[in-house]
Amino acid sequence: MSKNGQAKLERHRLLSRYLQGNPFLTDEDLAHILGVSIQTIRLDRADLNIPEMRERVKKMARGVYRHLRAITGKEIVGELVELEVGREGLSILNVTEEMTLQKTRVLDGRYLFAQANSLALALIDTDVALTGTAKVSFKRPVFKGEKVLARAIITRKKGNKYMVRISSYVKDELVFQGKFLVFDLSEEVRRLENSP
Amino acid sequence: MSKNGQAKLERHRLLSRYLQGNPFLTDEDLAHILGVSIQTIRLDRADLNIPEMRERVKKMARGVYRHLRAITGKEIVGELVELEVGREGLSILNVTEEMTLQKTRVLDGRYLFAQANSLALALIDTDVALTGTAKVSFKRPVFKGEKVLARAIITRKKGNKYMVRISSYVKDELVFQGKFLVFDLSEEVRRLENSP
DNA sequence: CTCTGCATTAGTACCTGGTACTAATAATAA
DNA sequence: TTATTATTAGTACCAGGTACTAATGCAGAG
Repeated sequence: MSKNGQAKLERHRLLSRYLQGNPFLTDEDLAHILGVSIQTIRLDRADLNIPEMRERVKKMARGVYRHLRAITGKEIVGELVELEVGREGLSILNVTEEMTLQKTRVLDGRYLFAQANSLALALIDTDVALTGTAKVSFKRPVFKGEKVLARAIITRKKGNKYMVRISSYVKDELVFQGKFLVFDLSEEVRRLENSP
Repeated sequence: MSKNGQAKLERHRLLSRYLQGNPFLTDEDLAHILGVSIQTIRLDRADLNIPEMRERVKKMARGVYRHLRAITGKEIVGELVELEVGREGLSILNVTEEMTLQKTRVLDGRYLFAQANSLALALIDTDVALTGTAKVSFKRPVFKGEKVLARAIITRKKGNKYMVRISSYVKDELVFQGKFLVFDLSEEVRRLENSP
C-alpha cells in the first residue's frame, strides 16, 4: 500500500491544486494531465468530495450573481418602508459586502444615488417618471453593515415637474444629500401612443 | 403576422428579462414560465443569440474569475476606450434591453450616472478616490441599441480635490452632463493604515 | 374561401460531462 | 502465494442541451 498509496495521495494533492488553479477542467482534461484513466479521476474526486465541473462552475457563478444583482438586477434600490405618494417617502438600504468598493471597503456611491433616485421616482404618482437633473452630495463614506435611511420630500411642484429633496442618514449622521428634478411623462407617453 | 409577431416580440422581451433576473433558468423552466413549448424557447434563444444555460453560467463564473485575478478590480460601467490619467478619458456604454426601465423602455438614469462616475474616478491617478458631490443633468432619454459616449475632462485641481466635467453623447446629441467633485484619499488611507 | 407564409409544436438523432454501479485487471504487502 | 488495495474498463442512465426534419396552427392577402 505504501508505494501505491503514496502515488494516490500525491495525485490527490495535484488534483486539488490543478482544480484550484482552473476549476473549469473536466475529468477528461484531468485524466490527460495526470496520466491516469478517467475512472481514477472520478474516484479521486469522490474521495476528495469535489463536485463535477458543472457544479463547481455554477457555485462560482452564484457568487457573482449576488454581486451583479445588487446593482443592476433591481430597478429599485433599497427597501421602501414608508410612502405617501406625492408628499414623502422613506427607504432603507442595508449595506452588504457586494456593494462596497474592493479597495476602500466603502459603499459605492452609485448605490446612494440609486437609492435616492429610486425613492424620488417612487414618490411621483404616475406610471412614467424620469429624472431630469440631480445635484447630489456625498457627505461621508458608508461602510458594510451600516443601514442607510433615505428620506425624500417633494418640495415643489410645477406642472409635470417635481422637485424632490433627499437626505440619507446612517443613524443620525447625514451621509448623502440630493435634489432631484423629476418629470412626470405620463401625458407625453399617452399622446405618443394615441398617434402612432 | 401582426398579432402573432407581436406576441413573439413580447415573449422575447420577457425572456431576456427573466434570464437577466435569473440566468440559471433552463429551457424547461422558461417553457413553463412563459407557457410555450421548449422548442419555442430554443428558437427564441437562437433569435436573441442567447447561449444555453451551462454556457451562460460558465461565462459568469469566468467573470468572477477575472474579477478575482484582476489587478485593478475596478467596478466600471461602460468600456474605457481612452484614458489619459489626470487629464481626460473616454468611455462607451452599449445600451442593452436589460438596462432599460420596463415601463418606459428608456435607459435607467443610474447607468448614465454610473458610467460618468466610473470614468471620473478612473481619471484620478490614485488607488483610492471617492466622489464628494455631483451635479448631473439628464438631457434626453436614451434607448436600447444606442451607444453612449462619455467624455470626461479634469477642469480644476486643488490639493486632493479634482473637478471633473463629463458630457455624454449619443452620436452628436448630448444626453447627459455632469460635474463631479472627486477626492483623492490615498493620503488619508495611508495615514490611517500607519496608525492602527 | 382558399392559399401563402410565418409561428409553433413534435420528434428524432446526437453530444458533453457527468453519476452509479459491476467487474476485471494490475500492483503491492503480508 | 494470497489477500488487499488501486486502477481501469465497461455499461446503463441522466440533464441540458444542439441540429435537424416534419407536422400543425393561424392570420392576412388575394
